Amino acid sequence: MDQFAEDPRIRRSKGAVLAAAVELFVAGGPRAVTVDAVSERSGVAKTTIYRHWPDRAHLLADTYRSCLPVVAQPGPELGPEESLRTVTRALVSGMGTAPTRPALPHLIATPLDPVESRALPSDVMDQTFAPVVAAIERCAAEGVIPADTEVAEAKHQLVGFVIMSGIDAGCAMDEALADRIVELFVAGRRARG
Amino acid sequence: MDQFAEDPRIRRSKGAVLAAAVELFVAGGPRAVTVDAVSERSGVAKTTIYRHWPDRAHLLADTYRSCLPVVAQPGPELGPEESLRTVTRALVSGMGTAPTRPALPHLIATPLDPVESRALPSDVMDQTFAPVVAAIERCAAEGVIPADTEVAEAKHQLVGFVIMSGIDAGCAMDEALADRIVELFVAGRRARG
DNA sequence: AGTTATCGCTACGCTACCGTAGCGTATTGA
DNA sequence: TCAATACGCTACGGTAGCGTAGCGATAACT
Repeated sequence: MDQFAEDPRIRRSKGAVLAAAVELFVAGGPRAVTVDAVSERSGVAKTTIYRHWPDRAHLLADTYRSCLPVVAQPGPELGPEESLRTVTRALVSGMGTAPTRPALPHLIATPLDPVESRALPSDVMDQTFAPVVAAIERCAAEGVIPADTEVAEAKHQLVGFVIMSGIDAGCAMDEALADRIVELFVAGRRARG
Repeated sequence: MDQFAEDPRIRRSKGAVLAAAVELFVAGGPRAVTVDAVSERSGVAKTTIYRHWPDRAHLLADTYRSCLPVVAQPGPELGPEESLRTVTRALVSGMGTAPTRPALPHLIATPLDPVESRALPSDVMDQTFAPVVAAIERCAAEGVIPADTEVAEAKHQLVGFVIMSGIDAGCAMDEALADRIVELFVAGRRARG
């Protein structure tokens, strides 16, 4: 009766619906995720969609979450700088692959749309960046960068670099880029004292 | 007969329409800029709107452009680093004030929406960043940062920092921030060799 | 003063989309 | 095998938005 022993018909329907919704979101943003379009693309009847989601806003919220990258928090066995590098690599990798990358602009704008974000908490994005912030704080605490570093500002610096790279379709989102981003970040902060 | 000797009734109508459209765009993104809503908010009749814009897509395109900040290209009498600082200050200032700042996420997402961007050239945003790119190129050419700097990547770094700061409503977009951004940018690039 | 252009208003037809009801069919799990 | 459940299908009613037509009133130029 729990979600792991769910009726296979339900699992199939939900999966097909979310897959189609993500495709539509990537191609055309939240506005393209209409119940009719999702129904047609997924082959799942509209009435069935409404059996599993109360309304379009909740379907869109699940679609949105399906596009967010998941960045793992590295364990304490890694040093602070290694930790930052690991997290940044994960972020670059997640934001560099589908469905996140093509959806990136929409992922930024959707939570601020009062109509489309009705079923989304206002801090959805923060959760994704939490491991990055934690790594920056460790770097500041353990002397990799100055102890008086403004963490919020440092987050803007690091994450902004990653996001802008991801928005530029011609940019290679690989480990080398992640490492350069971390290196430039740390070098600049250190040089300034 | 030219656009400077335009009928004052036309000027008034266009101005009221665009002002209302920008307000709606800022508050709710492109989706909120409906012809009916603009008509009601501006007090200009819907039929009059269609006398000056062929369709909603063109009205939205003009609204979008009204929200873009204009960054002036500094003259050659400034040194390369001063030039970069001036341009960054202008960018931070422009992106830190209304209507650009509250519209920022929508400004990023709209050009990638195939429906909403129908009357927008794909490189609208590039024009805004062109002076920044030029300043970066001068810094690379005149030895402020390494000559082999990847300009596109450096643009992502600098502009990404500014945009992320602007999206965070709690961040002060002042000259001090602009100067820190430039300093961190240059210091990091220089330290890496 | 008279001509011309602009404006506001009402009323359309059309389309897309939301969310629901009712009914018959097919799959699942006991 | 059999009851329960999920599904697909068709058909709605309702709303929001686009773009147009026709008309009288009003403001601008000459």
